[in-house]
Amino acid sequence: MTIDHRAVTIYDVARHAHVSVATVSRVTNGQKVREDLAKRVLASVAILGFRPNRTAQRLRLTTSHLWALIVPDFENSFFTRLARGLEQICLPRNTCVFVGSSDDDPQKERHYLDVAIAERVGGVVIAPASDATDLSGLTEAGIPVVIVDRSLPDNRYDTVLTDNFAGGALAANYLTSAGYRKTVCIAGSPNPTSEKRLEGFAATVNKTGLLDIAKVKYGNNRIEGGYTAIRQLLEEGIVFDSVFVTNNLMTIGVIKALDDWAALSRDNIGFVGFDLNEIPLLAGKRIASIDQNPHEMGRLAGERIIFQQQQSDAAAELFEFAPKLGGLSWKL
Amino acid sequence: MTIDHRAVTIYDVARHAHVSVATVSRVTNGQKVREDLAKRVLASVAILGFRPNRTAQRLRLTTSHLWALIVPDFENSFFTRLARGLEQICLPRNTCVFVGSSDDDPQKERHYLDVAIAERVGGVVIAPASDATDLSGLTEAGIPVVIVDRSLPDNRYDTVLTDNFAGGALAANYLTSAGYRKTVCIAGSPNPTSEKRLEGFAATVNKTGLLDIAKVKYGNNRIEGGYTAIRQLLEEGIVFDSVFVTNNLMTIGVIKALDDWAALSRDNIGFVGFDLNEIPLLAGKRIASIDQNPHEMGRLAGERIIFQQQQSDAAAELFEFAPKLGGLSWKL
DNA sequence: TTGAAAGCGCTAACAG
DNA sequence: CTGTTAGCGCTTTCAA
Repeated sequence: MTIDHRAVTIYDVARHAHVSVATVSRVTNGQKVREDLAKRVLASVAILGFRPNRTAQRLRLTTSHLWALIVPDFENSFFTRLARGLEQICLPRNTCVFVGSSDDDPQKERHYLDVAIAERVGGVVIAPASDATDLSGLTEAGIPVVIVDRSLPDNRYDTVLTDNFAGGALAANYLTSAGYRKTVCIAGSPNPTSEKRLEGFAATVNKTGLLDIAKVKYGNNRIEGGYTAIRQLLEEGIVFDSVFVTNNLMTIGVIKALDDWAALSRDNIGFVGFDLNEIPLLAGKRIASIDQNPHEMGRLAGERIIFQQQQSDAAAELFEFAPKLGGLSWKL
Repeated sequence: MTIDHRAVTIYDVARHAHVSVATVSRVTNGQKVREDLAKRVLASVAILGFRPNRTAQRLRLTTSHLWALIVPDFENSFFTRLARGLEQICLPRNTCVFVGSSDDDPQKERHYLDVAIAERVGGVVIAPASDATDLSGLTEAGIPVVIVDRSLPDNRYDTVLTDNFAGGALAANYLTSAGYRKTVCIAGSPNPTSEKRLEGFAATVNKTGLLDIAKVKYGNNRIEGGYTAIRQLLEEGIVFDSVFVTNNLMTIGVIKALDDWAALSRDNIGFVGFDLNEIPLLAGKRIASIDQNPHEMGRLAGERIIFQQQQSDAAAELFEFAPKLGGLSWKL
């Protein structure tokens, strides 16, 4: 048994309603059409179950209702939250977004970028995997781009960031005023965002002179990254009373590792990480969090895509949000 | 300044390589073409930076490299993990997937389904928001469908599930053998998956006769759902020594609520929920988890989409995974 | 083998 | 205001 799956087209509707395809197109696009004709068209649309084929629309038009979101890790709650913010912009506009997880792998990221270009998406929101991420192909194809979470060296694109330097400073001030004196830092595999956080932290530490940075270690921004990094420090016999971690998942790893390390009680260690408020049950413990607002960042990114669609020669702008200190409720 | 963003087309390549567009098409699609012509085409492709326009391809072909994943909550780690499994199938096939979060709202789900049809996607993987979810539009459009996580009343579609009844039974056995005697259940807003888990739990409880179900309460499958549900039970003065929750995020809410409820120590309560292994730092505490394998489920769903693409009249199959008891490591 | 040309479904000139 | 028609970029018969 073979079923003919050919979908209802604008021609079917035109024939059924005894009008031209142009009229059908006008009606479905909300343009002015004589009352009775519009009625007939609408009726036929309903009867036949016509849905405009977006593929055909996209081929014809310059704008697309499909966007791309490319992030380092779409299992990270920071990015899923950001996706929510983006959705808020997309939903009422009837657009959908395909999401790619680069896993901080430039090649995988390149793949998704190529797909985005091949799909002629209407816009790309991306948290670049590295400084070397090349977005020129998008620009050449006239595709709006917004960078989120991590900036790129040349500020040629709209960028939505948190003030990461300030975030690092916030973290240092927290540890200092909470009475900690010797800290270790776990940073993400080199990327501008992690660097800035580290810089802000170090600058503040230097200024007050009360806190000592025993060591800095790098990890892969995922749970295991934090786990192995702190594990190595412990095995090296480094002594510390607090930990500063530049990302959320690595903080989990750090805490796990300390729970596993019999020689030390986690209760005596101070933790400060980023975006832990998105991690259920973690916020509200003896852990401080430097919180961004990923939902708002996603929203803004979406708005900038729209803006660029309407004004393709707009100058790139940088939007920087202020981070907040949170998650301190438990017996300090 | 206005830039001409017209992308390189197959015609540009044809002209540049002094061949016909058909030849270019054949080369880029790996068909047999005379050696020297192929060389010329490939060179031109590289020089001009030609990338086939997928929109045009899709309009012409019947198959699409864009799929849809529609889930109740794309911030839930169970579904992001499932998305990973799906990605494993899509990546090597050069296909991408747009994801929609229905938020258990039939209308929002309908919207994403309509978008999927309008986009003429190559396949839809969906965890239905309710029994009333209508997938017939997809079938009519000849779009392969795979249902995951929750089944639909009529078994007309490929379905990838965990044996939820067995999962509930596992949970009951755990609580019983851990010595608990009076439990409350927090279930998801009525859906077949939650029901089955509850049924499995109740059936086992009845069989052994050792455990008593004090009350069943329903929540919205998110953190607040669990929080308010257990909160109400506490306020009603229900007494219990353990809690069975049919979903992961609600378990978080339950634990949070108990932490907030001064009159009770969380340490004396036994918890068993689903998929808590995906929740960082939760697994390994005095909490048991009935674990599914969302990654594998996503993979299988993807494979079934491919299968249906190749064999459109294949009979629907049901795939049921066995759940596992996990997360018991901490002082029982 | 290769090329010319039709056509996927839609929108937007253009003509009436 | 409505209809006719070209054409978006691609694949695929069909002829050469």
